[in-house]
Amino acid sequence: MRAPRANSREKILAAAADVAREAGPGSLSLEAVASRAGVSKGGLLYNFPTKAKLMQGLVENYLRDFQKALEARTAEARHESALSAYIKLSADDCERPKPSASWIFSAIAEDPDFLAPIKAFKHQLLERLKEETSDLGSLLICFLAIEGLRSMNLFDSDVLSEDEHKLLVASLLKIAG
Amino acid sequence: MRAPRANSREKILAAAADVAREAGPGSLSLEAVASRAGVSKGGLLYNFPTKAKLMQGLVENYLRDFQKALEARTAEARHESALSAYIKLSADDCERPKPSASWIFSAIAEDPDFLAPIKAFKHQLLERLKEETSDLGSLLICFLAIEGLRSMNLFDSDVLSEDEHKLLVASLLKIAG
DNA sequence: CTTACTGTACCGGCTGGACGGTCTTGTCAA
DNA sequence: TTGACAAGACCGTCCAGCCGGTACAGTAAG
Repeated sequence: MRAPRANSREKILAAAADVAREAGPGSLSLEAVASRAGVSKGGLLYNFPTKAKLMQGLVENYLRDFQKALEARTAEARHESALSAYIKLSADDCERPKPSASWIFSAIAEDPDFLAPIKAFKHQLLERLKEETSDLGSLLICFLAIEGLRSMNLFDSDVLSEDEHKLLVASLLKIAG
Repeated sequence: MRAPRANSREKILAAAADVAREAGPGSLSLEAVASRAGVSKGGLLYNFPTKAKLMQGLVENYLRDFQKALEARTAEARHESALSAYIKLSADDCERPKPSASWIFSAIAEDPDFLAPIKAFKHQLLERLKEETSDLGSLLICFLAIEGLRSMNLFDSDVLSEDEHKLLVASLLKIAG
């Protein structure tokens, strides 16, 4: 009665994100993830020989998806700036009230250095956006405001109403030009 | 060799913040905090009968300090808006590269609900700022950009250079009017 | 075709250690 | 005497990582 489809890796990664979101970042144990993924602990450890490797996999997966989504957005609308695409992507990401990435807190608790790739990615993204604009001040405001939006979503903070969210996005797009 | 008359409570709170910052949020154990505070475990548990109470104390302390600082800023410069005061306060808070509040991650791992008072505070602050301005769009941008700045500081992300930081603050103050 | 061998993917019990919380005993100042 | 701790042994629980299996796929000799 072995599972025919092998790709346990992705199932495990998804399960880890689910557990962190639903049971809280403090409850992300290997057993919980394995159980959620329909895999034994041994099977989990086979795919990710250590918890740190699992966290690393989570980060890499996240970054890969993010980059893919960003490329798709910028490609599908050539007439607008990359900054606008980034704003819209982030607005969509943050619209639904899914923290969706609270596993990040588990990773930080494990070791803050796990965020290094994310920081590097953000830095690289900002550099790329800088090349496209002449108004650095406006770019920084937009970039940081999006960062704020993402952090609110991450912390599951619904400080903004839906109308305010839309107004914010519209205002940002106006500034971005 | 007892401490003469030092309020252990504050020492413990400060020690907890220190441990989380230096050893990482995942290493914030009662023993580590007690040792750092120069207090025995028994003494710690006398002041904070449970780890949850300690986290709660951390949050309350943080909020109290924040409100005090904000009131001081707004009071000392009556001719400028509360939003400007908030921007300047946050800029100063985030300038020095001190995460200073990574204990927040420990609190989240313990129980995400510990952030509820912080969310309420933020919401209340935004409401107060809304009453002062006519341009809601600009306010939201400033508020979120500051949130972004604070999250960068929290995650110990130095994506922005010092010059960019200054430019951002100047641009925000211009928008804030 | 069959037997024997090899590697892959996974199972699940176990252990050693860390941690939160309790409890007891002691100390010293007011 | 009491209140505010110090000191730390102890307990129960949780959890990461380890290890000895197991099921199956391929493969290749006989």
